Amino acid sequence: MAPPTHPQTMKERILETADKLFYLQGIRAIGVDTIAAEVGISKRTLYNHFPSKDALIAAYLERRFVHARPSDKPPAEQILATFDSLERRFAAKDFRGCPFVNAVAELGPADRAVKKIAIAFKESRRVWFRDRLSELGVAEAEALATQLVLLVDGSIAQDLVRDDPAMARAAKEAAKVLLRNAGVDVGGAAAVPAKQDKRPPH
Amino acid sequence: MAPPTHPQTMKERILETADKLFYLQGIRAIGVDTIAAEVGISKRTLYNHFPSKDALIAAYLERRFVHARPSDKPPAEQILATFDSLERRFAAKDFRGCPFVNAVAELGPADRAVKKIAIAFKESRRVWFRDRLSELGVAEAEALATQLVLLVDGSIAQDLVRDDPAMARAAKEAAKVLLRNAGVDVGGAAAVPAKQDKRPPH
DNA sequence: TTTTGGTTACACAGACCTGTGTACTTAGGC
DNA sequence: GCCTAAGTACACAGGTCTGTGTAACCAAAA
Repeated sequence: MAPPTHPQTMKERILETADKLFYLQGIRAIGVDTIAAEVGISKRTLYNHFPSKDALIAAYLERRFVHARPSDKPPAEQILATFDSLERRFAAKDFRGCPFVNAVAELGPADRAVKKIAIAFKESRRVWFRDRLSELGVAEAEALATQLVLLVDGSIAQDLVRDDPAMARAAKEAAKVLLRNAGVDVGGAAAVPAKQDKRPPH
Repeated sequence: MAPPTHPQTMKERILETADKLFYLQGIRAIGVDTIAAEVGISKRTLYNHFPSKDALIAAYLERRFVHARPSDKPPAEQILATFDSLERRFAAKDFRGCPFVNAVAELGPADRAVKKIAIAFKESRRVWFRDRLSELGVAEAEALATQLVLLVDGSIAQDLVRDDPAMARAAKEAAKVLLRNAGVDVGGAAAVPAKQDKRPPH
């Protein structure tokens, strides 16, 4: 039973293949037969591990929902590094947008399960930004976190249609301006000198 | 021959229905039978006006590609008004993201025709921003236009999954900061007073 | 050796899809 | 009244999809 040729579990092998095909070609474009064939198993086996294609789709999205690892770098650096990593992913030829946004776009508004996990993912990223900003002592961390998230998703959408990694750099530059405006030192030019953010004792 | 009950041409009636169904429920989710039934015509008639579903999809996207009307309002106002109109569209219950991004996400990277028109649309919007910024005398109009486009697409993507019109307001606030940073007067707080932008004679 | 659990091969039901073929109707232009 | 153009009704070919049913197989455990 222990598969000598494959160290991973069967479920994981299926998911790995489903991930590749769903993400690169689209959920609706890929049938379960295609996935089973690519894994090298029978369709029956696939259905023994996942009760339906919907369940497989859900598992695919859950698996894509990887939480950010904690880092000991300065928060401002972490925030900006997000955009660098984005640019690297854009440059890779196997990047095809945000799997959650794509799933919602493909499956339509009726699919509540998919929408739910997509919302959870987007919110988790916004919260991550917010927490880094709070560490930096930014007053309006909530609002700024939302704005940063817009830049991330905007560059992803733009790269999806234009295949232009420069979108990530543009987003980073915009993020720097927003951070500077909130009083965060992001290197390069000096930070905006308060005016209303560093709040003089009133 | 002149249809007394319908002032529009048959082609336009088909396109109108296709637009509604494709946009709200997805291109892959809607079959030509559904469209014909909704228009109240036979499938044969539909195929007499469009040679294939692909042609209908192309026509649908072309029809969505509406160019911005010229306006005599100040450019800065025009730019910010973009985000107000976005917020209004988010609030409407029949908003479901950007049809071009959705089409690329749904149809996959292989569909060159769809991707081509999506790219053209995105570029046309970037150019529109750039031209307004040039009118304002902004030096780095190209770069700033790209950043504004990121905010637009980011808020659209976010609203698609979260159904939150506040995303448009967040984008507008971020846009104001970026514009102010570029020396554009957008009302409210004073523009960033130089320090590194108005470059003191060095 | 026998049992057992996961797997395979393969057929198939039932649904839906795109696109075509065909014969019939309808209504205006001449 | 007749012709033509457009539309209708409807069947159907040929494909894809999800999901199930069934019998055989194989390897390890008992």
